Amino acid sequence: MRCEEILDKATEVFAEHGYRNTDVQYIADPLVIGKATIYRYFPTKEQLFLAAVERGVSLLNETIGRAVDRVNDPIAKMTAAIRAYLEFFENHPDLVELFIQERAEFRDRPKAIYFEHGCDSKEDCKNEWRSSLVGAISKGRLRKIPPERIMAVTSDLLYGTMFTNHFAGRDKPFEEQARDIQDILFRGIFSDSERRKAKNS
Amino acid sequence: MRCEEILDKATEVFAEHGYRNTDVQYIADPLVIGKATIYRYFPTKEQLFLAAVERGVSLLNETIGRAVDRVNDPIAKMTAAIRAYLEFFENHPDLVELFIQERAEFRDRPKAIYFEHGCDSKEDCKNEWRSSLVGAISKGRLRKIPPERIMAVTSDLLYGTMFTNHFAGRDKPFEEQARDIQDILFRGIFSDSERRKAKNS
Amino acid sequence: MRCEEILDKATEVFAEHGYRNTDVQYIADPLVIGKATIYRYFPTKEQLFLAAVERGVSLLNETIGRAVDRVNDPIAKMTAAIRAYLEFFENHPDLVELFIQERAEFRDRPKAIYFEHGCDSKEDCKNEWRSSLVGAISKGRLRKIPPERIMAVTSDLLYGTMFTNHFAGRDKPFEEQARDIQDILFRGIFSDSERRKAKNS
Amino acid sequence: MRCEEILDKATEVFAEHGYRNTDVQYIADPLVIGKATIYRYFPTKEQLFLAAVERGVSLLNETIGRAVDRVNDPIAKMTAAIRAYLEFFENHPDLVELFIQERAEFRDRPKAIYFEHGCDSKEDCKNEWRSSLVGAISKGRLRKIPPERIMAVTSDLLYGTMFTNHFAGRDKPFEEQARDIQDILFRGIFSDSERRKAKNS
DNA sequence: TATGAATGAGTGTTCATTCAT
DNA sequence: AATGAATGAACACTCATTCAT
Repeated sequence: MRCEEILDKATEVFAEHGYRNTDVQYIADPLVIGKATIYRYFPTKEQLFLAAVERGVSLLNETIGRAVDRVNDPIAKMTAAIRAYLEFFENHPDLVELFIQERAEFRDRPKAIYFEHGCDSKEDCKNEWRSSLVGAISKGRLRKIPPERIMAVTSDLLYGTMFTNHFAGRDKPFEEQARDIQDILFRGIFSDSERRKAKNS
Repeated sequence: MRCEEILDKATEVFAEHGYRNTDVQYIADPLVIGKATIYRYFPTKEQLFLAAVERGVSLLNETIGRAVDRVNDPIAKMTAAIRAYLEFFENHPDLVELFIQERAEFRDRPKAIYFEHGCDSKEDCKNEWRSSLVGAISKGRLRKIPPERIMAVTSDLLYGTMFTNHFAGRDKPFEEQARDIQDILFRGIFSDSERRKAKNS
Repeated sequence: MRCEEILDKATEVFAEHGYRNTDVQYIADPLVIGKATIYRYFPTKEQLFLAAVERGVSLLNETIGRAVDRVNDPIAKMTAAIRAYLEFFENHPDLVELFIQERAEFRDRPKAIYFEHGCDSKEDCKNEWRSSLVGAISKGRLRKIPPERIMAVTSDLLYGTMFTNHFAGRDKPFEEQARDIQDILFRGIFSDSERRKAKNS
Repeated sequence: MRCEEILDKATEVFAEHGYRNTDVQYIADPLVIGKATIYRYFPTKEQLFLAAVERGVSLLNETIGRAVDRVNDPIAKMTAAIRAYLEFFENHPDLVELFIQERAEFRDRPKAIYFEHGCDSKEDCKNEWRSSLVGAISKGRLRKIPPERIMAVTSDLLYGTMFTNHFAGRDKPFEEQARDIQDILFRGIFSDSERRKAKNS
């Protein structure tokens, strides 16, 4: 479909040149269509851009959803999500750029689309994770930590990892990175003895 | 000095309007100087902006340095750094905007100033942390994890937390947030039994 | 007929938005036809517009013609024409707009349609009025003035009145306005004594 | 001064191409200045245009004012005004175009600048003419006609004459045209006998 | 040194017109 | 015949940067 092709190319070109430096013509030319044709599908450059971001976020949600869906074990579920998240952005570096562009240009919007359409803002998505975590805690597999805290720290860690990968030019393969993250996220950095000490304090 | 005043106002105005939407005139006007005067101190708008970012990163480094300097205990040192980092960005939200603007507009630069001038790229800074961590590991206070991994995960977590605070409009006080982060970073989310299981696998 | 409906709507929409601000789509939409359909009847937007103006001028001519046709007395004939003219534009304010739009946009055309198709340019129409006036003069009912002068001044006066009504937002009822005009046009503003003086000079 | 030069050229170019077909560049080029320079003096194309019209109307007012100022005799005063008006527009045909353009493009403005800034809307200007006419009537030089009617009919006649001259491509010298108008306006077209009849009816 | 003034280059958006169906 | 879709050509306005004073 026209619409999808345009969004594909828009994602690519916006990521390459940045929102402000992208003349809509740059998107039209490689598609061999007129600039005005793009304006038939998207009323403004801004809406075209935001549509591209939204589509990216949807794709992210679906990808993680698929990776996690059939997994019942709560820890395996987290593992799967972390891997899927990192893999997704390794495969879609353009989207990282789009996130940045969005925040840079549309400072007035209350929330980034990533947060607005992401799992963070969807009650059912959050509930699923929360109950999964609560189950794991009650089964004695996780420490008694408020599930919200686990979710927030994990989200922040992944978000930060994604951006750092991109901005610092880090290119560790996602599998290894996932393992590093899981190692620390799950077991912490304290030794057993230090941990015992902390528990008692 | 003129130069500092300009950078102050530039930071403020760039953060408010974004790089592209900031007319250099907007910086000159409240300082009651001519636009061309700014060009006497900074040859281009780009360099003015980058100077503002660099100054911000320096300030960050100094702030964290000061917080950490006199602390010898490695774990207390990390705690101090985490708190100082979060407190710094709570006090300097403008800088978060500047980081975003930088990545959005100067996509061609290999590394963000944050990473280029931050501790991540300074060997002595990194060495200090590395030896601190190695010491803690050898004293049995931390698990045997490559110190680079600890440093990377901690950096990413803080970086992600800072951005999320800003973009998702989160406003938890930094002390509480620091405690949450330390809790998980230090002790992990696994229960004792799960942890034991993991160690053996 | 299609053609007439289109001209009706075109007159209305051109008058409302002006020629340049009228998207041909605005005419098609309320008629519930495609924009391209209009182009089947009128080859260009310009020709559509000019056709609408021409139709308006024809209507004006017919209206005045009907008002004047059966009147034989030359002075009553003028009276009838003046009334009919003012009444016509009170009923068709859209047309005044169209006249303006025409002159504004098609500056290169030698003459406005109003003058090209109006009585001023039609020899038989002019001859009719001329002979009517000549008759009145020879019967001693009008002063010995070149009939062309009477026609020109009357035309200009009516033309100016129509525009002023429209542009200055004047809304005197046309009957009253017609009487005012006739009073001065027929009898002049001089008193009898001043008139006598003038005659002798 | 820059401002005046720009208005001069703007008047000329707007009159030649029409408001909509005038690229601001067309005004800048012959002045050998940059387009942006014009925007330093006039914030929008619209305001530039309206400023040109206003200046034209001011010039008209001054010109007529000067022609009429020292004339005390009321009838000579009218004669002078009529001549000055027609002469002015013979010398400034551009302004006629501007009036048309204004009405064509700025349909939403309540009144044309001509009427807003012209004598019609200035109480002192109107009062001066009114008292001049009242004086002439009381001295028995003009018929007992409400001075407003005289003023309205005269204005309309001149306004219509100006437009007709322009739109119909008429090029009678203004002196002759002024005489024709005065002849009819002052003495009417009725013969003495017809006039007497009318008075009695 | 400080700056007001000048401007070239750039871009989002519109719309009359065409054309394939 | 009727039309939805496509588009090239236009144009107002902005702003980083320069330069004469």
